[in-house]
Amino acid sequence: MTDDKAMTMTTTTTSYHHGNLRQELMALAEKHLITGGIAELSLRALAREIGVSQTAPYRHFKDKNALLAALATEGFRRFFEFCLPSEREPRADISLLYFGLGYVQFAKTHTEMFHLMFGPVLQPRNDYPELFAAGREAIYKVRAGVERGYKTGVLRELDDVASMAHTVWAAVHGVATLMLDHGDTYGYHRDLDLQAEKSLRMMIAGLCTDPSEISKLPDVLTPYPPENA
Amino acid sequence: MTDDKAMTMTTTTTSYHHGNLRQELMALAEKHLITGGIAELSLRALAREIGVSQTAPYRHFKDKNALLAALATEGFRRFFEFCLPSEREPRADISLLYFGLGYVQFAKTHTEMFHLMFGPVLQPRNDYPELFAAGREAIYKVRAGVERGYKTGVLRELDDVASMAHTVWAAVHGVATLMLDHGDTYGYHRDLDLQAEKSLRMMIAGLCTDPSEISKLPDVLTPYPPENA
DNA sequence: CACCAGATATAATCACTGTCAACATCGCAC
DNA sequence: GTGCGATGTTGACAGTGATTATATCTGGTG
Repeated sequence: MTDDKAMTMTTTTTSYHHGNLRQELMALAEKHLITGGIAELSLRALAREIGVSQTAPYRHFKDKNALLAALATEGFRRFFEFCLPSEREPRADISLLYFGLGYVQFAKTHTEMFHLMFGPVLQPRNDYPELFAAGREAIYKVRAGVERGYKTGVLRELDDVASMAHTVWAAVHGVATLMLDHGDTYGYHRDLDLQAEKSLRMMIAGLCTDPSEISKLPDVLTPYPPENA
Repeated sequence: MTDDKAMTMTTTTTSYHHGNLRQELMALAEKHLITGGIAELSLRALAREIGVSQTAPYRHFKDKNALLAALATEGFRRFFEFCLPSEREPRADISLLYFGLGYVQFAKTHTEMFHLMFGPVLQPRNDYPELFAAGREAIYKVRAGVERGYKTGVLRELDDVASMAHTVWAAVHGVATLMLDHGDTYGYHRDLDLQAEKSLRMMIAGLCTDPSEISKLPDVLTPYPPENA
């Protein structure tokens, strides 16, 4: 263990100082988040599994919530990447629909992360500036989409951009959270994915100047863009 | 302490058997829920405060979640009472709007209870049959409203009743949860109550055959009915 | 009236958790 | 080289949910 210090390898050196603990904590925490949910995520368990003392994490995170906040912030980064392609769609109304589909898809494939990012665990947001900023970035993205819709005349100008953006976000957010938190209330008799898509279409079409544009799309939509660039 | 046994009084008798522990637990739990949130609710603290041993609650609730589930079920009862008046509105479209307003108002005034009822804490719902039933009852109420809207021709028949009901619920639920969980993302610069109302109006109007009916209503709506019967 | 079964509460304990204060070790800049 | 700041450790405190075995009370039965 002479000079393998700054190398970003996953092999754990047995030196006193771990050297890469923060990142390893985050990585393992996400793994635990996925498998066991927020509730079952324990700092001590992480430390134990990594092989450091139970208080070592506190050198890198003020407390448990700070770790969760860092995790959620990273989650937003991926979320944006996930939903970004929808912005490439030329029509602003359809772009918003694809954004919604991405949003729902993200919620479904990253359930626990979604709860962490959008749920009431980390509150007030002001306590976590980076997380707060990430949330605001999400708003701005929707606003940009709405603005584009106004300028191109495909969205009905029912209110100012900010209000309309809030409405769009609420619609999308409602579909996603309802699917996660009340999916089993429907008893799995319905195809929730399809239902989510239908609900998104109905609501967004209701805000468009020409709703028929949205019904023109195929019945089951794939993420945008389909595959290639 | 001879014969004050079955009386439903709040005075705590110092007998070995408390006699009314279950109800007192629920009542105190709700108080703690309101003040400290779900996370800070502890069975031991409840027992301590009531003056019984820390394992006494387990005679009445299998575990902590069972208590929370009972609490949430009771919450649904109140929720229905809270939103029921909206059903008296003659026009089905406006009735749905008022339902949404009640929903949001309930979320705002019973924040923690709302999180418990609609959030991801108690899952899967199948584990709590009464809670599950309460959730389904909520669906049925929305469906009834949509059906009425179809029959009276005020709602656009964009899809079958069940799908449309899901869409309406998603819209309303989105507005409510966004307000609770992301209210401070907006930095309190906006009047969230007014914004919620606007969003509800936009979305529900978009599902109506005659959206103008909803814009006819005054700008700031009071719960339905205003006061008298 | 005696008595027992079942409901209810207790005591003692286990296995966890987050967090803090005091101490140990390491590496880098001076 | 040395010392200081960053990093990791030890040990402990206070709190939690939950289980097991035990104690106490109550109401109905003979």
